[in-house]
Amino acid sequence: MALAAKKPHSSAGRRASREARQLQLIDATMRCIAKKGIGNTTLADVASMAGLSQGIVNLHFKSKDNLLNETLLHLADEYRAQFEKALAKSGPGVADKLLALIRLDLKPSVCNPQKLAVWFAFWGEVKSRPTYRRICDDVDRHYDEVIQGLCESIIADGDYDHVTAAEATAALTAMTNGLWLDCLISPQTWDRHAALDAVLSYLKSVFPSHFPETT
Amino acid sequence: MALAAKKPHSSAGRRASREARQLQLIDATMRCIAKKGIGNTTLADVASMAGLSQGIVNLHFKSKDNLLNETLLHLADEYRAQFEKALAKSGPGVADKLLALIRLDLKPSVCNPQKLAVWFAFWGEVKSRPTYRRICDDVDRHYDEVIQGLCESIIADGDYDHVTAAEATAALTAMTNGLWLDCLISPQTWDRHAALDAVLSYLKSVFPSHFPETT
DNA sequence: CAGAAAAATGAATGAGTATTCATTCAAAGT
DNA sequence: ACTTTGAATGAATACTCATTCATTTTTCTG
Repeated sequence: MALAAKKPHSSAGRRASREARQLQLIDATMRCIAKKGIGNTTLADVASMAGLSQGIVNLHFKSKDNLLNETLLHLADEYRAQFEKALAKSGPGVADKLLALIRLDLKPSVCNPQKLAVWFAFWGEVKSRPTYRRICDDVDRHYDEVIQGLCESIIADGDYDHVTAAEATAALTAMTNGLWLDCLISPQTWDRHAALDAVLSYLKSVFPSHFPETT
Repeated sequence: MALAAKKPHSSAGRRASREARQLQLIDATMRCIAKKGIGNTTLADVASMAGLSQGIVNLHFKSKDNLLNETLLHLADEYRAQFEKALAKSGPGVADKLLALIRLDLKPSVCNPQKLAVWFAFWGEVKSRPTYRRICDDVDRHYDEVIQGLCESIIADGDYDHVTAAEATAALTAMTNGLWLDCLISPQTWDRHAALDAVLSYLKSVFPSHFPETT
């Protein structure tokens, strides 16, 4: 009976490091939010999703509010990390970098109904929760700064004069966010390639020499 | 004392028609959702926001779930009505119509933090509530059909061959939805004109002869 | 291995909330 | 004026859920 005893609960075993346990709980929280909505997610749901007991969330996070804050923070950090990684791994050109960031936003690891449901759940409460707004605002601001920097380089480089960097940035960030909504609302009919093509149609049109027809 | 007796409660007086009362409650619901988030809105909040008593919501809507469904339905119907009106009142040209619809999406009556908070609140629960998804899907589908029809006409009319109607439609609908997110998250810095310019920069770029520089 | 420390449990608590319903009240009909 | 009608009230009910904490279990340390 003692041989290779299976852990009674989840894969994490009874004793996990504090950090691992918290990640496990945050992950369970996101799954619950996607499944039941943020308003109907209870601490009992989260604990049960994590395969742990009632009081576990308050033990590790002190309160439900705090758990939700940390969950959003984790989501934002995770996105930020993927963002930096995509930039680092992209080709050297400015257009390469811009394309890499847009591809990232449409990648399954970022753009899937489960994860988007969590983002939208928090966005829906931004107006009533200053903490959520601050976190979302930070992510957005950073995103905008980087994209705008890239657009400025591209515009300077290509002598484009029909569009400003601010306009292109607003259009691009809006487009990716809007495509997320489509993916969330109509996951069955949503088409990842068509979404990318839509953004590319914009890029080819405004920055023709950086994004030639033959993509 | 009897002269022009002020109604004890809200502007609607004690006896209002069933429909008026329901509208009043739906309006109160949207205000509560914007103020406290959908998850923290209680029936007592709604009743108090409407200036009525505890049991009033269940009297008129039978349940909280039903109230929320009807609220989303009302929001969708209201949007649809403004959509048709904008189409009807626009100039005769296809480009006029397209522009009118985009202007509508950025108009204060549609695009303000209060109303957007309500839309996002429901979007955040789309994944867990099939009814919400159905309603949002219907709105989106209709929007897409109309926009795509307009884009097809414009493309045929202008002999554009660098973009398909599907791409342009996806880009445009995504853009307006994405601009809404910016307006919700950063209402202080958000700029209505800049948002419109961003969309126009796209239109001028892909459909140059229909949307000339001098707009 | 004994004892201490840390982690986890899960039953109990109590605050909050949706829902019900007996009663009150204003208007319309007779 | 009297009665009827049904909208509206708000106190009472039943239930859910975040939070607490005494107890148990596991790991660590000397």
